[in-house]
Amino acid sequence: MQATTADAFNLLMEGSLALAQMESAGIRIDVNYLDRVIAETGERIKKLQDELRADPLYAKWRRKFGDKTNLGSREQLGKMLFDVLELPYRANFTNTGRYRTDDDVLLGIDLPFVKTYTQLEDLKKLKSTFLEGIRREEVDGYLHPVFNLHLVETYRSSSDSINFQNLPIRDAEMGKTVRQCFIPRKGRVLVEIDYVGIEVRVSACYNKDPVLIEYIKDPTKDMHRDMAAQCYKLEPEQVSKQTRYVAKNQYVFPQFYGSVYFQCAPALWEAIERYKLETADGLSLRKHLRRCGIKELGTCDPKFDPVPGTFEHHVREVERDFWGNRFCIYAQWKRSWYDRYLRAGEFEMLTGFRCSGVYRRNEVLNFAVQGSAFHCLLWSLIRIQKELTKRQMKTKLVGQIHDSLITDVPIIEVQDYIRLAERIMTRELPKAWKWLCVPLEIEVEVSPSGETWFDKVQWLKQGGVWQPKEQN
DNA sequence: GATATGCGCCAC
DNA sequence: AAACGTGGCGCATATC
Repeated sequence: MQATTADAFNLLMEGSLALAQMESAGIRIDVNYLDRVIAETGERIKKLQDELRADPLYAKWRRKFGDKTNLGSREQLGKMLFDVLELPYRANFTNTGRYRTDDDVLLGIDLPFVKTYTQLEDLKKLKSTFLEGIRREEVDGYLHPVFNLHLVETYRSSSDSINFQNLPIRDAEMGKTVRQCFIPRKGRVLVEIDYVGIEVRVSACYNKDPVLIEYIKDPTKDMHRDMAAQCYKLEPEQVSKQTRYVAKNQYVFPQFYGSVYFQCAPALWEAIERYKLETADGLSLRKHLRRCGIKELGTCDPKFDPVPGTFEHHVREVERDFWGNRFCIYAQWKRSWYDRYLRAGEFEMLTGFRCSGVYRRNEVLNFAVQGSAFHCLLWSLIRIQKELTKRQMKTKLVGQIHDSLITDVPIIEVQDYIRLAERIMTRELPKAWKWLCVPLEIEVEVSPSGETWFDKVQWLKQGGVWQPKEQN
């Protein structure tokens, strides 16, 4: 056991007990639906496999691999596409020298066979990992996923049997299919409460960057919108929801995690086509950038200096402004935090956890933020659990996903529960942890009575009462 | 046949 | 000098 503070130790001890209660309670599963959707997905998989076997490429595949033919082998797929068909291959190779056959590579291939292949792979993942995983672990209509506090280097949590923390949500179809398995107990609803932007907020507590703090505090300001505008040379008002999403996930968060311009630039560039990003007037951002004098991506090879007029060169300018000007105090913190680690050989989180040993630069910069952000959720979870017991409420904690808490709440307790959680999460925690120098916010989602986790809708507090947002 | 590793992909 | 942080899981393949 690593030396650490008593506060940190106690958080893990109490956290273990609270999580054990959560595991014991479990989350209710709609087993009839689950069995039905497993069968349906199996049928769809069979159909797609038949389609592939009817394709001329499959005959060639058989000729090359004979009895060893396996549609599930991506190694074989790579050889068929790039050796047999001799399609152009631009990506790098895997560590074992094989053709890479991930989504990025396959999306660039315009063959019906490949389209069907990726659909098939998606369905297989859906069925085997998620649906059959849930079916395997379900006991008497309930699932009891395990939540660990002793496995993650950053003192975050992890989950297994099944992993409750990576259930699909971004892919709308997959998210719907899986999340419809999860239902509240009779006479109850599922309530999910998230901390909004907790990692960015905790990061600000470490680096104290005034610009970052202003973005957090001022609801009219929007960091992701501003960065989208800068990356794609738009006015902030011209930034679509989709373009903002891309800037957030391909620029801002990667930069915060320690990425650099020559990695961000290709991602931002490819995203234009993939997400069909446009100006407010419906002009492709590729064409828009061309009008601004940016015609090509550039090599994005750190061995060569970016050529002026390339997108790569532009993104380097954006990056220089990002760290040298916009978030210069954050950048200063990164330097001093890392220097201190190099001298001391260890660093300590604001929550008292000490990390001692050999770490890479990005690990030193990210672990503390990531860990402490989760500890905000864990502290709240413990307090909520205690308060529910004390008040003899019937609400049960059933799951936790790093910055969110899922509960199974009797309809009569909904208002009480949300008020209680809001008080603990946004008011009591900052009182207990003085280092929290920015406000904390939550987002509340509730599944309508009799419906599933998928059906959750956002709730807002209006006139002191929590209710669905739609009623605005 | 059991176990280890690589790849790919799901989440935050 | 380094270069996107943390996990779990299924399948294919490699190894003993």
